[in-house]
Amino acid sequence: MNSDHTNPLVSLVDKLALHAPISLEDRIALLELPFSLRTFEAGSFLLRVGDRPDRCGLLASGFAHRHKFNAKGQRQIVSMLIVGEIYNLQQLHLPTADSNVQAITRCEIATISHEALRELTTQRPSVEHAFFITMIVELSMSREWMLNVGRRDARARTAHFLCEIAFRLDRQGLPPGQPYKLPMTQEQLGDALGLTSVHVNRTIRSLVDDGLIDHTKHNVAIPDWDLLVEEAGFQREYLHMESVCEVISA
Amino acid sequence: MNSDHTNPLVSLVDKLALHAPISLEDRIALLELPFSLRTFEAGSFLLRVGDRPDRCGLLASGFAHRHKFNAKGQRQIVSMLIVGEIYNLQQLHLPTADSNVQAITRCEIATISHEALRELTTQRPSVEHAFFITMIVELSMSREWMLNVGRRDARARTAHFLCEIAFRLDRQGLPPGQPYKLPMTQEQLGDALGLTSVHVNRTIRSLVDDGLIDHTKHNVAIPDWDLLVEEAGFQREYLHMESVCEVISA
DNA sequence: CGGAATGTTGAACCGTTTCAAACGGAGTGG
DNA sequence: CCACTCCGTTTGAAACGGTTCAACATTCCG
Repeated sequence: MNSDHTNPLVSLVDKLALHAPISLEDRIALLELPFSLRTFEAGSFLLRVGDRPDRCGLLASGFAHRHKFNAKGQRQIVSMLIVGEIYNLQQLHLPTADSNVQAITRCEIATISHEALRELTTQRPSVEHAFFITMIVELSMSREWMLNVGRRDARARTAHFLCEIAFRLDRQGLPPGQPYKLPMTQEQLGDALGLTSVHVNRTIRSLVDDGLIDHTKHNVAIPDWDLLVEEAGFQREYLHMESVCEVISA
Repeated sequence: MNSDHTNPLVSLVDKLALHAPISLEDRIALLELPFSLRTFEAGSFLLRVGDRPDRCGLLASGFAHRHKFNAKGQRQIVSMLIVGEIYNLQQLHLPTADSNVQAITRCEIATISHEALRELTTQRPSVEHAFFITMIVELSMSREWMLNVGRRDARARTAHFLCEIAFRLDRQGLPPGQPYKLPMTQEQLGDALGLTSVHVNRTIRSLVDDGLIDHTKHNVAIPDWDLLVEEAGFQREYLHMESVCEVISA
């Protein structure tokens, strides 16, 4: 399903269909969008503060993150980007980017011209609607992220992050808790969690020691999903996955 | 301009026009939306996690905040709501609310039925577009909030919060830095900043002692705007106010 | 006026940071 | 194949920022 030769727009459609009703015609129209593929090396910037791109970028493979810097040059990662996600939809509407997007691993990006997207969304309000909902879900995830950074201690914070990623990755009907690859350095984890890399190290170690996770070589395994969820205080509702079922059953 | 007898929809239109092009017809259509007014006392909830409202709420007067709780019952305020802002637009698209909205002061709320709003946005894509942009700006503010909580020390964090509020309040062309009323307790401030009320107290005190702000009786005055901005590392771009000018000049 | 909520202050405590040093693995060049 | 370097991980010890607890002062509000 994620083979290298698949049209990357398929993953976008899947992602959109997760939250919004997408008709067959919508799907076809989306899949017919013209795009061009480009590869970015790990560490390279997909978008920078102040950029005014004229194309949207769709993550076709790899991991990326969105971040900002404070005045002292310290970084805060504000969201993770996973396959199938568009990372600069908002520049369709507001000219300048307010944050950076950077590749964690090598990333394949399908870029789509704003023009083509505008044409599609004006002709198909349901697609614009779907993009709207995507944005709402992103906002909801941001709120949970704020709670995470502001009001959870290092252990719960780290556990929660790992739960979220696990949950967002396992979307083909697999139960969460499957092992997954998380190609982030401890420094990047620290920047996502508002901690130092040193403390991330100690925290992960303590989670491992307590048997809550396995973590070797950028692989995360979760021996007992419920236990980690408990430690994290993770409540999946903020990801708004359940709305899919409603839409489907409707 | 903010008199008690003004149609509260005027402030909504002003807010929307700040970021998106709103035609005269759009304005008229918006102002003709049927609404009903309701008053909420300070401390009461305008929206709760899990609610499935069938009406949108527009803050016609007062202050409110949006917050979440962690598993231990600690609160994190994730955004501030100011006059003219709609606080549950997203329930138009996703059924259940993911956070609480609570009145800080007594609030007048104009509620508008989802039905009426849906009708308006389907007939007027430019209005839906404007709502979309509102959401994008909110997302941008959330990102800055994450940076604030995650990567700024108590002084800069508090200063930044005060800068943001000052900037968001002074929108009728006044330069920022005008004195303003901020009817929040130190506990609420702490929950917004991810600090304890005790430490908020000490931090505000130190800002006052250093002459960066005046703060008496819930009134905030900023003797030297540039100084506070410097302390906060405040950069206004994330509020996306400058796009107004572009739209206007276009 | 009285009681509750909020603000203020001090002292002890603790979670996280800082600094520093050592270790391991991957990649490179000789 | 080894030596070397670079980068990320691991660990320890000390320092610091923010929390906790507790007591008291002040303001708000009925």
